[in-house]
Amino acid sequence: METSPARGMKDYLPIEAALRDWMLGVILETYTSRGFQRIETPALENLDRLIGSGGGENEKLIFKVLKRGVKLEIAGADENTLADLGLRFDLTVPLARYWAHNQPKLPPVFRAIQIGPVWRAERPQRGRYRQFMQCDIDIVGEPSVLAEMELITVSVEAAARLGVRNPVLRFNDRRFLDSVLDWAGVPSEAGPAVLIALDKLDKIGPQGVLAEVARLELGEKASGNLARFLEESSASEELPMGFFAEIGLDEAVVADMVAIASLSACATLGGTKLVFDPTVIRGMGYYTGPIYELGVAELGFSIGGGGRYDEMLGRFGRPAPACGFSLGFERISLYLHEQGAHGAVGAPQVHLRISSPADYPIALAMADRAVARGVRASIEGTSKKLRAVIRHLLEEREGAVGAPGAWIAVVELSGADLKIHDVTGDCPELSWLRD
RNA sequence: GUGGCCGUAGCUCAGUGGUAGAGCAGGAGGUUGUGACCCUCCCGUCCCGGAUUCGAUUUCCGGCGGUCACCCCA
Repeated sequence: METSPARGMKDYLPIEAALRDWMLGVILETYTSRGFQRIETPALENLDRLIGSGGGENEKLIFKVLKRGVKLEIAGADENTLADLGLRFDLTVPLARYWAHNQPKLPPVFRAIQIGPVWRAERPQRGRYRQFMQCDIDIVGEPSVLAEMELITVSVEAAARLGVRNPVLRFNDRRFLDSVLDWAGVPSEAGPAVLIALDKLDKIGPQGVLAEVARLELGEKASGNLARFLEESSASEELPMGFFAEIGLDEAVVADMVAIASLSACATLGGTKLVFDPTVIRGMGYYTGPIYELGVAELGFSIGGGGRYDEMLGRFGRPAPACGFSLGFERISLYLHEQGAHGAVGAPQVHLRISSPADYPIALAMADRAVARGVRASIEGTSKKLRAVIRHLLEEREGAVGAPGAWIAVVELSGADLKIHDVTGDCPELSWLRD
């Protein structure tokens, strides 16, 4: 019997789940301390809400759920009549529906936290799964760039508190990209293809991008202008104000970019670099303004990203400006794991071993006293070798996050006799176990 | 979804057309200085299915899973 999880999905060992719980706690604490409020939405949405939501390529990757109840008529039916629900592929579309449904009960400017699994039927790879957790924060009702500034600073703070070192936040603006395409003379129907080519700049280089653009046969003028744009397209901490002026970029867009760039002076950003990167595109079709991605040098993919999607909420009947930032939980967990964080939260620990059920009550009393002191306590029989138990305890402590290096003691208890094994070599006096 | 590589013990990996090995880990026991050392024994449908073959873990095909590159993205 095959026992591995379904393709692209994962089981988590206790030690892995503990790391995830710790991460979740840090993220929630960071977000709530900045005034964001947690909400929950269902994993399933009506299919017609997922399709046509502006999810771009992701709409092709929806896991569809068959109709249930009365017998399904399979023969001759297509998938659209057989399925009416789908697993969400992100948390933004559900949030838009949520806002439309609950807006009267929500604050005028709503700061939402949404943490949960999403599903995409992609071909799995490292750092890329078919079920993965996203940690979204969104601000609904704030039209100005203040919302982006808040999302970016808070998300970067969360990443820093998780132990992500030297991240880089690359930002761009959909309105700038539209403006570039317009200035270059790219017909609107060729826009998406040009953007896709542009997105590959870091992989295939300027020549590669130009080769792809040439294939689109946009004509001499547009190609030439795009080549000119590529010269200006190096990611940089300085905004190319001259180029902005040259293409006649709207002053309001320039002002927003200046505001975002100014965040590099903020304390909570710590060592995070903020760079303007004209090649940040992002696939979601629903973005309308600033867009951004958070990355680290060690990984070949981003650990977070987001943008403004002012038009999407209107699709659900209640128009409102909105933008969001999503942290990639699995990718950050992968990063932390590769940085050596293999373990659980390491609070001090007493492991009590008893050889007879008669000793359970007294062991329980000791465990209670330990717990009252903030010490984890577990009670177990002696069916396993002491050696194996100790080895496993030390293994779990290895690379622990939260309270790394906390002491561990194994206490063998038999009637009135206590034998204390100082597993970590630094455990304190445990006389309080008896009183 | 397309293409490449890969899939042998819990882990890291050898190996072979005649049903399999090492190191570490685990289990049972012995010794003991009982969290050390040493000793004995145990632990594998060689991913699944089909084909070729007297015979396949080893070749071929298909599937499943992983990984890398596309694509896209958290």
